[in-house]
Amino acid sequence: MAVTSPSRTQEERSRDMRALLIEATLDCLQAQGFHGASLSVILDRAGVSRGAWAHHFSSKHDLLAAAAEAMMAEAAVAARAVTATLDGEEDRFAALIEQVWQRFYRGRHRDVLFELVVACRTDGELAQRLRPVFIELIESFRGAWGSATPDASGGGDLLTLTLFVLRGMAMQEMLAESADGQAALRGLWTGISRDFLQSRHDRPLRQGAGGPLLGAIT
Amino acid sequence: MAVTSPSRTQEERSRDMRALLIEATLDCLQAQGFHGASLSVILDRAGVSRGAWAHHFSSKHDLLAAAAEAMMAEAAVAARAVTATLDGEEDRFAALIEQVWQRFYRGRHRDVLFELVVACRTDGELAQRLRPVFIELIESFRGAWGSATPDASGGGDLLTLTLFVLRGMAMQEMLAESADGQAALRGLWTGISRDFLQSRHDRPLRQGAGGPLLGAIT
DNA sequence: CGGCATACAAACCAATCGGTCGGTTTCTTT
DNA sequence: AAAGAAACCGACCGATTGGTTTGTATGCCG
Repeated sequence: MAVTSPSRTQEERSRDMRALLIEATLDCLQAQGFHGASLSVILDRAGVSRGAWAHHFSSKHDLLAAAAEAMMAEAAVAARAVTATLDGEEDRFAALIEQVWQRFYRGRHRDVLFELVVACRTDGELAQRLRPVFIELIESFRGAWGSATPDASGGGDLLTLTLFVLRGMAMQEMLAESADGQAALRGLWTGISRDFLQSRHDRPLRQGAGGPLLGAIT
Repeated sequence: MAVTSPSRTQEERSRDMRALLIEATLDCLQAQGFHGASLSVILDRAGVSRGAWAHHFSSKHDLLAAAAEAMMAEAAVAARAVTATLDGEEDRFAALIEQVWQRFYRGRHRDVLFELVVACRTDGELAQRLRPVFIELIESFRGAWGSATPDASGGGDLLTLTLFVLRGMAMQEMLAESADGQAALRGLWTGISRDFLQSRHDRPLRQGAGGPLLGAIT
């Protein structure tokens, strides 16, 4: 018999353990919130010891930040994939909004995202570390939006407004889930924004909306 | 000389102490966030002892809930006062949105509100206790909205959408304050929504927006 | 095979958490 | 004035926090 072949490489073990801890962290953030996601709870859920965590992360803060980065990075990938799914849709505009809603403003991603945003407000260090991934996700949205609304002009602001609406809608659902999941209001918004895009060519808007606009974050 | 007259009545002292603790709690929620607002920090800011807190509140949870209720109740009063300030405004619609933004989606109220909403997600007890005050504030908004958009039909959904936009906008500002405080995008939204209200009489919306709509919360 | 670094476990630690308790001051009541 | 209740203080408590350390098993490499 040959030398005992390692069942799993060290690199594999390391990678898997990190992923396991990160996943448990995200689950805890959803289930218990930021203040309830203590190290003990996270490790208990992951089913590993304190030493495992200490070996792979320098602090609890580090674990949280890594988990946040992982979730956001994965989200950015998914956001870029959305564009492809729009092919064949008769109403690319409505389909895009619906997809973004379903994937990014519901479930664990939404729950954890809100925890993170609120945490970032009082934790400059975390905010600074997460800024790149926030921006990356938004840029991915912008790309998908551009492919769904071919006419170049003015779409940027409308995307920002759309994300505002989805966020406010998500906040609403967090407090009290509605029966239809706010589908009716999303339909209303889709109609309003499309009408606006349509009529925008002909007549100017009553109230000026000039001025520099900064990109939305998440 | 008469018997030593008390400088302050017991009822006064009690009321003031409660208010002092509540105020300190709200300040801490803004400055340190939910997870950072420990009892020690709050009491230190208020400048009172642990015993004072214990005498007036049954638990930390109780203090937090009381502080939240106080802030929301005060906000509801302010929301009802907004209607009056609209008199004399040439553009009541835009003025209302601006007032709501300035008073309820900026500063301490916004910061604490987001902390509370996120906390409520994982704290059913708190959520249940705060639900009435959330609803009360929204109802106050609805009253003001009705007075700014006299034509009865359909305004309700548009108010909800407007609150969604303001929330999403507030979330944006929490992460990264913009130079103009999102004034341009508010202007854009004001124009879009007014156009929609205007054109709503003539032609129907492309995509149906029927179905029962639940009232927005906060 | 053997020396070694990595991966992980579990006991341990000081600090802080929310909460309690005996004691003192301040108002109220008779 | 005296007795009693309410307001308030500050020391104290057990539980839990994030973090460390010591020990062991396992994959890596000469």
